[in-house]
Amino acid sequence: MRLYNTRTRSVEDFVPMRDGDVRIYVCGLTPSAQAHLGHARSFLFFDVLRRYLKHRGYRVTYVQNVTDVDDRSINEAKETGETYRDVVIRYYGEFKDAMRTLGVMPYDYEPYATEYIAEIQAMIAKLITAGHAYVAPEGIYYRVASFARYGELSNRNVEELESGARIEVDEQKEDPLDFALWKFAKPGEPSWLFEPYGDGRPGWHIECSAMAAALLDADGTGIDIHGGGADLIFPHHENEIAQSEPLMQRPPMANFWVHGGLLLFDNRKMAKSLGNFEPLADLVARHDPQAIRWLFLQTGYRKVMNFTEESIGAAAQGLARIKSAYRTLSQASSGVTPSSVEGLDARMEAALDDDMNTAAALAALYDFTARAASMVERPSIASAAVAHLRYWLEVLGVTPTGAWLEEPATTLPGQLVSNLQAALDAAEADSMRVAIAGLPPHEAVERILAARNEARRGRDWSTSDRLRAALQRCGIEINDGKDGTTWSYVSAASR
RNA sequence: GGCGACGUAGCCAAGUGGUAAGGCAGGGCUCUGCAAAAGCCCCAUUCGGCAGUUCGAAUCUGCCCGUCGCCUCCA
Repeated sequence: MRLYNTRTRSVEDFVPMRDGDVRIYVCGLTPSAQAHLGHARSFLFFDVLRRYLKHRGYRVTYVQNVTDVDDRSINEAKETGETYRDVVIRYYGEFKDAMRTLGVMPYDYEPYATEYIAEIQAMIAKLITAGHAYVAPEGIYYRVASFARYGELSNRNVEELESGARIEVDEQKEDPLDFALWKFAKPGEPSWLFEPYGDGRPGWHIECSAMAAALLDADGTGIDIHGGGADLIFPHHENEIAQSEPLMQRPPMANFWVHGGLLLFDNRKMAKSLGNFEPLADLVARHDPQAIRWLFLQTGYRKVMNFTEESIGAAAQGLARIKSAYRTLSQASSGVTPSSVEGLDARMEAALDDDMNTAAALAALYDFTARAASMVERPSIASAAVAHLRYWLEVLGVTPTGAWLEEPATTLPGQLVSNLQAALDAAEADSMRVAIAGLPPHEAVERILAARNEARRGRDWSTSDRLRAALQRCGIEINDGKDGTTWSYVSAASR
């Protein structure tokens, strides 16, 4: 397959360094605030990448870290009166719940920075010895001038960076570009012993260098893929390279640097500092998680994408078509599974081999399901079709569930009966209001439908339509079919 | 100021030299008491603008316009 490599700024053939094994390190969350959809987009992409690499037959080892001690979580804790650890546990717990709901596979390793203090310190000591770091009054800093290739990943040159007005001048640093590897303890802040330099905590960046090496690159010859959001290219990944590569046997730190495009909201980057986002947990609760995934699959992973509420509705509609075809094919299936279905596998692989072109992959699925109706005639073909469809949906992480085989949602809210009574009031059907009082929601719906069908049999269309309107006001969509009337509940969120 | 991405139908979006995928919305049809759902069909002579290269350009080059990102914390 081919994959875009930020390091070379080109699409290259992806070949694992070790035969059959792919090692991936993705920079995870710094849980200092609620996660948002932008985080989800990034991690959802890497989830699909993992799944596809597995389809391709590789054994994938996936590491996604948690930067659990950092200025941000410490500051948040000061504001809320918690410990930084409380803050991390709370926000990271919410994040993991959302990831699970979105169908992200468990990570092989999920290292916390504070569990790797020893490795971090060992790395800092080596950097000092090698002349890449120095001790200053408030901390230990990385000497950017000591690393000639600084700026290569992000295509920046040091002079331009230094002339930039945005760099804070700090007297204790040799150079404004130098960054903290270790921050000496201040009162009230978490700290760890570090002889002989002084107690303190790690700076941002060093934890990833240390953990990536500890978990995936013990011999210092590099890993296959290092990833994250595009906003991490500079300075985070640039700094990781500067920290890691001077100590390695054989750079580069990562063969492929892979970055996901950022998510915009209102055409501005989704970020806590801009205040323009809805917490991920809320969005996941309000929408079908599979529709959220589908939405991201529609757009190239490297492209900047603008999120709108409408776009997720459109994605849900599209996914509903796939679900419908899946249901149709499943019902027609003979139970035996022939080996292949023309074209689908080849088209999916061609799309995903091409730098994970998920949008083209979805087009292949739509074209394929458009032929479902004609495949229904042949049960064995339908069996193969549904098996292959299911397989590819799983590769994309949109795994068909039992619910796909049922008519749309039948879980009813508890207050439905009183809603119905209010709606019926508007329909001037007093007797019915009394009749459904105290009934469980399902039975209440059935009771009203029975009355409606009686009216229909008597060709009393106005009563029939009034009852239908009352049901619709409460989210009950009905469908008069040849074999009687079916109904489903459409939740307020998706209506 | 430096670096970079993007601009394709009403909306989203694939496509980076060979004559515009796909989705949503919209329209038509089938079904239906009417609807809804579902299925089928239709829906860009044209790719921000202007020049240029080429037998041929959405795709390459130049200039211009617009939007966004990174350069500070950021997925």
